Amino acid sequence: MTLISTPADVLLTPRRQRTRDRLLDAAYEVFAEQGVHASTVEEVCERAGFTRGAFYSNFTTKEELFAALMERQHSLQLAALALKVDRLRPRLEAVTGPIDEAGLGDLMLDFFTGPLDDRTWCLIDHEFRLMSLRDPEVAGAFAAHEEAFETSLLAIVGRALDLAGRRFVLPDGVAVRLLGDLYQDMLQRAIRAGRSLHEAPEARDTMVRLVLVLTRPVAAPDGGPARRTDLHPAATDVPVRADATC
Amino acid sequence: MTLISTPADVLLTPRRQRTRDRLLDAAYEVFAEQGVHASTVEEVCERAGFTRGAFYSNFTTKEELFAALMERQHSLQLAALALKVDRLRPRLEAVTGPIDEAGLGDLMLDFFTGPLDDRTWCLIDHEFRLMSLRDPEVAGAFAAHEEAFETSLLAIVGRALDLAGRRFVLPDGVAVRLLGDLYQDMLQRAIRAGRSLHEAPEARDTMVRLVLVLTRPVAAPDGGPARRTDLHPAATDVPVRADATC
DNA sequence: TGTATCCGATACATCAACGTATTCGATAGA
DNA sequence: TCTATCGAATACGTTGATGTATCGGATACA
Repeated sequence: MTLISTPADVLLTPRRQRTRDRLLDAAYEVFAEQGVHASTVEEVCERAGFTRGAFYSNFTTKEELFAALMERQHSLQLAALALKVDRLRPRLEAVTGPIDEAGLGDLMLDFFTGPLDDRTWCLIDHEFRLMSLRDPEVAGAFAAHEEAFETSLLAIVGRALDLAGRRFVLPDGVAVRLLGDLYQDMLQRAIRAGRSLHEAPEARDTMVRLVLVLTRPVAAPDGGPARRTDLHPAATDVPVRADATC
Repeated sequence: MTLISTPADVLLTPRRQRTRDRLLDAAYEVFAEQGVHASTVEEVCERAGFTRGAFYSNFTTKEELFAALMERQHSLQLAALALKVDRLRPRLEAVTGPIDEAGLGDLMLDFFTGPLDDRTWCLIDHEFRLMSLRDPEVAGAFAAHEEAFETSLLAIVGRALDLAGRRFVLPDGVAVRLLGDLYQDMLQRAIRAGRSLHEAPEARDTMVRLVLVLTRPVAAPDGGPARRTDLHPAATDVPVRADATC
């Protein structure tokens, strides 16, 4: 499978761009519902409101469509994560109270939650992972995105932990992976059970407990007890630590 | 998809049983290589040394073949795990020295390692998980096996930990899941990198570190230090860290 | 308003996998 | 040894997805 992208989505007439986008939207749904292999070009086109003619004048194969789709979704995911960081920064920097564990759990779940519907994304991502186990080229694309995502994630998780006065007791990469693995695990269980992960309050608790187990309080520079920060503005006034973890 | 098994593999003439087995063996390979959907009944038969006629007189659909395959593999997996328990019991009960961390890591990796080739099994299992996210019936079969496996695993891991004088700091089910998730994660990375997980020494170390983080020493009943057991009879007497967790 | 170009629709030829109906051969039992 | 039955092979019809070659209409520009 070729996962090399078309040079850019630029240089396309608006009409063409719109057609491509609608095909990608449809592919996102159809691929998630039926799996890439079981999906047919015809059904994607139908869903998008086109015939196969439109498809073949925009893509050459179903695999190329899938590659374009993954690139788009990965970009969206990274953009969404960056947006979270921006939105979170003032909140993180403003608060000074003790850490609120429920808030930390929500935060962690939020970090791993994608910009789109969880279930749909999980299905597509799972299939992408599967392909990456068979095809070295896909493995490369997978690893590239995984690394980009992990880097971004590490930055924001690190900042949150820092403000919470905690530090990972395992290498950062390993710890973040474990959190991600737990998220995936819980998400898949929820999907199998036909529920949404965010309806399950125990998911947040489990996430918090893992965060606590994977971290330890950072000793304050003056030798006193570690400072604690609240992620919820309504807390007490114990000050925030200033140094960065990770 | 129907995952209800044929009542039993009993009541089959030896000839029939043999062709079924050969078809299942072939399916195991072909499905892993190409994915279930991309695989064709013809190719499975070819690989097994039969024509499609043999297939259709033993199975009705490719899905039924897959269901039978998963049942067989799950049985093998559970049997292999039980065998490990039996093999390990005398070793676990005989030793009294301090726990050897490297041995613990090997043990944990061994627990999660299936009876067959890691890579092949990982591919099949991954696809089975994917199906379980779409089809409630598959989800049921998946959950059933997962529960059986987790129960067996918990028993043996619990015993090993007990002899090591340690106890999970999270609910057992969650802790075992985390270990499994980490194993899966590392295995998939190894496959993508084209290596075997067991060539990677850091995998063992990472596993040990997670075990240590997820557990704490159990205080001995008499108030003395926790009982320490060595899983390697020939190991040294270097004591174990007692303060691994948060 | 006329015309050229772009892009999606249509129609068709091809192919691969499927499932069934039937045949053929081997094996077991009389 | 003969025969009946079981199980795999063979052959054929059907279906559905694919890709291409061509057509038609909308849009932009003179």
